[in-house]
Amino acid sequence: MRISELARRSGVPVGTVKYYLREGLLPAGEPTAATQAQYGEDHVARLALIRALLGTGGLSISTARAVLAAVDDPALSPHDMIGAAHSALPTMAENERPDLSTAQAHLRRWEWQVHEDSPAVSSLAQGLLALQAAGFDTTDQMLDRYARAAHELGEQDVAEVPMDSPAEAVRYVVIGTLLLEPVLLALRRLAHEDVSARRLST
Amino acid sequence: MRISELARRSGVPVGTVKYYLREGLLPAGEPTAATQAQYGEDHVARLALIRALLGTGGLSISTARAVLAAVDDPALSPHDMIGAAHSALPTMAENERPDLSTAQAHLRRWEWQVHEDSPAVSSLAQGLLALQAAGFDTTDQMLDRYARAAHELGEQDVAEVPMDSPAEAVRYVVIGTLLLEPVLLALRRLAHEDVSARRLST
DNA sequence: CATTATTAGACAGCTTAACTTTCTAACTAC
DNA sequence: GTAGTTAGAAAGTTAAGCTGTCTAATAATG
Repeated sequence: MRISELARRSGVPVGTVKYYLREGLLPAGEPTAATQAQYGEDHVARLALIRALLGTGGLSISTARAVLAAVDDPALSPHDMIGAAHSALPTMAENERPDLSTAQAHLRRWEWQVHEDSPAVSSLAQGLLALQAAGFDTTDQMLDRYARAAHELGEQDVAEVPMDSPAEAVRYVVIGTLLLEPVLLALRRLAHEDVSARRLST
Repeated sequence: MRISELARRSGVPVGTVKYYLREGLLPAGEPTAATQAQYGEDHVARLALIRALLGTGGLSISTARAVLAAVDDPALSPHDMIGAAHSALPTMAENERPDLSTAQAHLRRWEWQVHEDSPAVSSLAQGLLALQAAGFDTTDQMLDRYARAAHELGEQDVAEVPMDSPAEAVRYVVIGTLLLEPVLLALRRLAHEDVSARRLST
């Protein structure tokens, strides 16, 4: 199909499709002449993924480019894949250098085997710092609850990664990690509502 | 203190402090003359909260204004407070009107008592839609896991809300809901890392 | 074959958000 | 009295994510 049909099928304006091509998010079509190219079903699917990452996933263009590059990359070992996927994932601005010691102390307490300089450690540190700055006291007990819940989810998540195809595994990890996040947050808010409603009615 | 000291103490540039005053995020100081005003410790604390909401919380100025208005509001019943806090919380763009039926079916399955038109239902629906659009099949079993984890967290969260002071309760709910979200996501990613590392080493 | 529509690629322009700078008239501190 | 500070308003800045315009080439149609 040509670009106008691709745009129609995907619901993305032609100008925006061209923009994604320029930005390297969408692979170029098969050129048939100097001013013509053919696009396929994979382009339609890729556009849906791009919109999901940019919209629901909340990624910037440059982060999405990195994530998609990881998805496209035929990766190495399963563990390396998860690492590569995670390091392509968005985190906070790098110029921020929060104090990692508190976060690392918690991780040691839980005996989690993670790299000390993993980007998620910085995210955790920054999150804890923001809570503190906002005057919200976090007890170890509360963080332990969150860590336990997160670890249970993570265990099942990893168990469900399809290990047969490396490419499929990376795709699963990247999309599952990123796009399940808004779902988890929405569920937590709905759970708050439910618990609060039950307390009121009893 | 005067504005330059407030700026120094909070680490926020004077121009930005003025901007937050203009935008109604920071209450005005006590005016001592036509071109002079006094600020106090509460202004320093408020600035820290504003930066946490805008930075780590990822809120826009206008959403932060709504959230802070909820924090300032001496609210009603505990349940209403949680509702008010949640409706002030950021969600997706309102112009999007995703199909809520799938999300509502899940909520009925879990027998959660939530408003059908709660903003979090739209977020959930949109999240599920994004997963589907990205070609990630979500099983009921997987969503049940996430729902159970979210509900356990939510139960404990609500139990810890200080019910003595309404103002303090709203503040706790708003900040706790918003600023624990990045912490939860960071923990989930670290759990992925840990689980993956353990699988590799055994 | 002639006419009309479409396209790739380059580039400039637009819109919004979050600041940041500049300005003026008033103050304050020494 | 003189140098520095401030409130408030308004204009300017920067970055992200598109969106519109243009040109030469190609395709579709009668």
